[in-house]
Amino acid sequence: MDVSHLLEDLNDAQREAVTAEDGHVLVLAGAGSGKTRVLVHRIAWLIQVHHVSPMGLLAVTFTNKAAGEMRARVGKLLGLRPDGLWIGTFHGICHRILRMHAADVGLPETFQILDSEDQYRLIRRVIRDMELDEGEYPARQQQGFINHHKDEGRRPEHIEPFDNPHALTQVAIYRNYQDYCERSGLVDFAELLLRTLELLRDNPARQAQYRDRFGHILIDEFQDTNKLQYALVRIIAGDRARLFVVGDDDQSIYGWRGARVENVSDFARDFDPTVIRLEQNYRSTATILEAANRVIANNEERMGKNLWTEGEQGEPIGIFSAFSAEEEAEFVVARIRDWLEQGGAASEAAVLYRSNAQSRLFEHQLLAEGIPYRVYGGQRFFERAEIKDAMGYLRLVHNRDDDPAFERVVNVPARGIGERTVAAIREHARSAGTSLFAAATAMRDSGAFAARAGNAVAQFLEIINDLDRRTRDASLGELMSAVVETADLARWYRQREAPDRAESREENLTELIRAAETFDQPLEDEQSGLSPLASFLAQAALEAGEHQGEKWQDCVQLMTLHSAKGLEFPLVFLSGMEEGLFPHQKSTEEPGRLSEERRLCYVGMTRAMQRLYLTYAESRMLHGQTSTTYPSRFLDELPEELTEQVRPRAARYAGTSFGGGGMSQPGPEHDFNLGSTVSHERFGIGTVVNVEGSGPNARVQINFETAGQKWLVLSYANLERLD
DNA sequence: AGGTCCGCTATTTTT
DNA sequence: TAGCGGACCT
Repeated sequence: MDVSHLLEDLNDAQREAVTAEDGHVLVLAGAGSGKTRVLVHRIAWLIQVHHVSPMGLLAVTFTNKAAGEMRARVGKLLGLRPDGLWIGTFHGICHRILRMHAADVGLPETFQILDSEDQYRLIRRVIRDMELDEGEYPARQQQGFINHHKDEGRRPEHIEPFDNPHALTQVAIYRNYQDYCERSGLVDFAELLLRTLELLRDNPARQAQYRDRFGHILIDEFQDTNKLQYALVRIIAGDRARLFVVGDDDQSIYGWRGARVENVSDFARDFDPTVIRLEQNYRSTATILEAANRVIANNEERMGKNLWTEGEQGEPIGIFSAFSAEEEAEFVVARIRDWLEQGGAASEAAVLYRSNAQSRLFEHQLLAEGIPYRVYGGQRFFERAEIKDAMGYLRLVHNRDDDPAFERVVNVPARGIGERTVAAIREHARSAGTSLFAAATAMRDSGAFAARAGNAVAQFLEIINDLDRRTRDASLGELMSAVVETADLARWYRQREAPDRAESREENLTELIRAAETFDQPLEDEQSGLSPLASFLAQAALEAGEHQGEKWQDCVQLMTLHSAKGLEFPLVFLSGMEEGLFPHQKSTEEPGRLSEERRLCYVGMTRAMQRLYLTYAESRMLHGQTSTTYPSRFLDELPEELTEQVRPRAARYAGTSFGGGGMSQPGPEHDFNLGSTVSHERFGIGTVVNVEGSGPNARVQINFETAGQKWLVLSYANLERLD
């Protein structure tokens, strides 16, 4: 078989990684060095050259998106869908294992995955049931406590006994929460991994089964793995599997949520792998890479890596100092406008920032200029309140014992089941040792409710039972549609929320029905005997999904530095380069956290392909208060010869101290009026529909015959008047 | 039971 | 400045 296509486009280091014989491999893959490529080709190489069965391969990624991409690329390279190949996130893979061996780990077949919100609510419930002071034990904090310990593989009994009563109570909350989950068949995200770890550790048959199966384990983004994930890798691998680990210690930016960069060096120590560095970069100009290298060089304890390129030097990195955050946004948007006028696409431009709150000013400015944009992050589809409400009904239809679902929807829409009534149901459930639904049913049957509450509860129970009865043989789409209609959520939102808000919720519910109708059950789920409904519920929890509207329009991309990881854009702005904001105040005290901020800066810079700007403001409103800010220390770490002050400080002071030069004088009036017909080199012929400003800032909006409506700055656009 | 108002807090996010 | 949660009022 001809396998040259697996190697021909690879550089030496990439090829070495793809073809490595024997032993383990650690690929230190710099930004833009083609690591996904290496992983994909490695998988194809193993299958086609070493004739490894796809069944014997396990590939682990960090996000579902990455998993999907890798699956698609492997399929494309092999020219077929590799059946039996496991590609997924740690959570997805563990979920699959637990579904197959639910009985082995003491879980019911119908176990339900708790997403973070479900978990939060349940923990709050537990704290209230324990009659603790919620000020002293905030549910958020307890959630952090529990997840932190689980991520380190610790059960309540593994936590060192403290003489500190506060810590003891925290452990008690953890234990009670866990007991609740056990009784109700609920599994949170960390539990998926921990439970799987325990299964493979304590059950010799299962351990042997998976160790025999997976001869090769490939892991992406290893610098983002936590302690539990590393332990899991070691358990599955045993001493037979060959590990192929890809990571970049310089791009570790999730330490704050338990990721251990040290896993990379630990792996090098524990498994003695062949270490291969991918340092040739195919993304950025030499200028950008040199600057990024210089910044990251200020970190200690690196494994060491220097990105280089065969490409051109490129333009200097623009540094802009704005008076205010507003002016910063104006500058950025003006540069984006230039980009567009020079023929660039909006989607090629990305504005990156440290915290989400910063997006507002950019949005405002882009909106004012009529440039389309898209803000990343924010609420994901399956996390929206209306979706979770509808899914709550669905979950109860699937499994009456799903208490979090019961709590969520028992009085949504309001049907007169108040806190007192629910408390009575909880109490009954606790003493009888049943679920809330069962307790409510028993109380209805024994007439334990007052008349009004009783009717309301009976009505609710009937809605669920009736939905189940009516839809036994229905498709998932029909069931979903019946749920949305019967629960009548749309009316509820319309009645108590702003019309546009309600409308958007309604649209989302319609979208949810469509998602159910078009749901394509994964083959493996079907094989492990899951119903489509169970699959759908699991997927909703496991992949909350982008599902955001206006998918692939040509939009300027606004996102945090964190969400930019893995992406690339020709034109990039790193905004808010200010002490206290970036590096963030909370990260400046400890050196370890500062290093992570610096890595974040490195990640941000290396997103840029052609043009990079770093901008900051000298004053900014934060938490409703305007304060003076100072340039980020990271700016000082850039080599001066690679940067260019876009508007040097001196010029600004000159402008004011000399009483303003000609700059602020109104320029000569232009002769473009509303209705003028004009011609543009690239956009063709159009009509002026709007005129704004004067002098060098004058802008006109033109309705082009073919290119649509655009705002153009006259001093750049080079318009010709035709009439 | 349910709606309104006030006060507190305030990175980063995937599963 | 804005969003969320709890206390308070109807």
